[in-house]
Amino acid sequence: MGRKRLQESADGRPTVHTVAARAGVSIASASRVLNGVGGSPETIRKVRAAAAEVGYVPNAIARSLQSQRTGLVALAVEDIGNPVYVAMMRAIEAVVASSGRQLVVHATGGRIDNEMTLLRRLANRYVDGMIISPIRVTDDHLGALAGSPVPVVVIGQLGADAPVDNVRTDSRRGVALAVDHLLATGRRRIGFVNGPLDTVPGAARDAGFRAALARHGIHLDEDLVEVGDFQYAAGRAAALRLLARASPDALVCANDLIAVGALHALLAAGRRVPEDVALVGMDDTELAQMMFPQLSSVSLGSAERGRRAAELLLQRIADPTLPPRREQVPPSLAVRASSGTTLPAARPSADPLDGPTAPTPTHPSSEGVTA
Amino acid sequence: MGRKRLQESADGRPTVHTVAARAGVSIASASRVLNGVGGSPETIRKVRAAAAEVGYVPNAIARSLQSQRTGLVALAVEDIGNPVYVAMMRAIEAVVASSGRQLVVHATGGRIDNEMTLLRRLANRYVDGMIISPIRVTDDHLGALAGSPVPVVVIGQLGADAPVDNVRTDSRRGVALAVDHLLATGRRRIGFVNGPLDTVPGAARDAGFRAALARHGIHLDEDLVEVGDFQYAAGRAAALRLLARASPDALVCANDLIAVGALHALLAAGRRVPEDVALVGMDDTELAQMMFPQLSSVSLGSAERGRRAAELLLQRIADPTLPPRREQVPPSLAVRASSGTTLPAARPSADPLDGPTAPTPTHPSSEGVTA
DNA sequence: TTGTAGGCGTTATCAC
DNA sequence: GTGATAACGCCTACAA
Repeated sequence: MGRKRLQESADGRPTVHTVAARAGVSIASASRVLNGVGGSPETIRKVRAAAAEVGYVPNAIARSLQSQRTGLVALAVEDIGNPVYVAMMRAIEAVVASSGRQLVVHATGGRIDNEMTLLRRLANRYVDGMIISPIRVTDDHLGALAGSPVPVVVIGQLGADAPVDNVRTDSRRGVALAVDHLLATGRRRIGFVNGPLDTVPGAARDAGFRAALARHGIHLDEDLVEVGDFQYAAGRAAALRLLARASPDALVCANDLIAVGALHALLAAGRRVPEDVALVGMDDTELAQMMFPQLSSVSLGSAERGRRAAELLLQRIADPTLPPRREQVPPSLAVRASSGTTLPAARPSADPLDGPTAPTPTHPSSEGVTA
Repeated sequence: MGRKRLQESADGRPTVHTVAARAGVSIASASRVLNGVGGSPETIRKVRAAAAEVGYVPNAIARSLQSQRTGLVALAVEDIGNPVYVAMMRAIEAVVASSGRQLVVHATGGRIDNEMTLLRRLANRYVDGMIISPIRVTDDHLGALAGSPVPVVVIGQLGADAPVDNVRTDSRRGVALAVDHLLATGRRRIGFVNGPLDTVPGAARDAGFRAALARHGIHLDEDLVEVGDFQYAAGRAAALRLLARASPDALVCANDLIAVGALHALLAAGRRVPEDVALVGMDDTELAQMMFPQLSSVSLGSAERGRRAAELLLQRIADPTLPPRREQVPPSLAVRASSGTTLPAARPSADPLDGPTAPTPTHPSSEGVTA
């Protein structure tokens, strides 16, 4: 049953009751003053004084129970070590914080069961909403997303008719940008180091690569294609395998982590970049510009996608009856030193090798593995 | 006053009342069964069935109000883009998750006011505890830390008598390891690229550098010392400034981000690494091994510090009366290609310069900017 | 303006 | 084992 109502909380800290008693008013009055609604000048003075004296701080949990909102927003991504997600996270954080909320970050490791667990946990209302960027999507996913009791926004490709707020890019076109650029600068044997084909981005990029070559009437030598996962080590290993059996004059990598791994493999193998092999990554993360030579990379607008996803989420939290929306962020290519040379005859004149040329990305930051 | 108690929550979702009514038992019985304590076989069956039928999921907030704990733990670091914090975060996450809790990550930007705000917000009980890794410490800080209403563990150097759980390393000794190594391999003009001197790690590393040289009786040419902040761009710029006015044969950098920036500057300036200039970073993050050449780096045990901090925090949450504890994680040096050559006459015989020599770090992963 | 009295959804205590 | 019922700390109709 519990003791009769005391004036302080279980752990001895002041509550509205403490303040009210000290100020000699009812808890209702105290609460009103504390929330800045109503109260006579005298009451306000007394309550404020009392609150200050006892060091009153409202209990967020009790407030949440009453208001039915926690002020927390969740973000679920595969790998917080991937700079592309750091960029996304920062953009989301900025929007979320401006609404007075906080971000809870989850790393799923790309595992569907982890994501399903998170989705299920949403039902207990520990957050007001969630942004999730799955790299694999199943029917279970779609079911859980559509039936979620709290607002969810998905960053990444989703079935065309999924009734879920969704922000995507077109990574197929992104790969095409890279291929077109390399062909335009004289490369002919373009290799591709991809992530797993059973992931949404992996499949899309594979399709994009093949379509781009086909569009140019170029036959694809399968020896020039390698698959690993979206990590540095896998990219390095995959590039080594590829180099062992083929002689590419350019490499497109499915994300920057892979590209950095490939760069390491190339340099360790004594290949010059870009003279011998040009290199283009994807996501245009901070990492790309840290390398030497700096990496050309396809921006998939990860920061922008994060920003928009956060905005969609906040809107839906404010009005859950909104119809599902879908937004698309176009890819763009940042050309840097790793591919900044035209093969046959280099023309360094009007085309400084350092710094982006082509459609300069709006943000100097990073981009996504998604889509 | 509000409507009489209904059977479902405000937003139409099932509550214990819904389940109880459906099962034809009291909410007390329903709650008991739901929590797996007590209940006759028949009652258990009915309640479980009812819960399943209506899709009951307990409300985390209500539960928190009752239990006085949120199941959330906060981590406040300067910059989530720094791989050292990613490593720390992962280690902390693992421990925290194993206790059934979740991690809320805050980026403070190293700004004291942000940290103070977080510390103050702790009073409203939105998390059960917090791990903070401040790079600047003020008296206000210490006051807030000591007087915190919820458990706090600090990663990083703190005044010797601060009554706060604390996990630290010895970055002074860490710098000494780097300097000793470089001197042992024949380097004589060792430069130092540091972070801000008004930060705890910045000050400690500066002192460590000077002390190490002094110990070897070497006069420090101030032209060989540069300061920026703990970021890539600053490191690159600082290294460029340093190169413009001095000719180091080795560079020690206060963290890996700076070291990567310095590497870029060196290579862009046409210096060979390690032949012309050896390079050693600090924190031993993933980044160090991604570079070409791979970077030697002083491990400050960031993952280990994170793990220990999390354990201390969980212990204190379980028993707030524990006396303040202090733990120390020793630094170690991982020697890699960027410093793996003895200058005057290479002697690969009994002292293999490639691959980690010194105390090999247990984890292949990353480490900290702190201390 | 002010105070009274629920109620947010849960758990726990206490009698039966 | 079970069922009322009182909290957890806060907010807010409603009545005064």
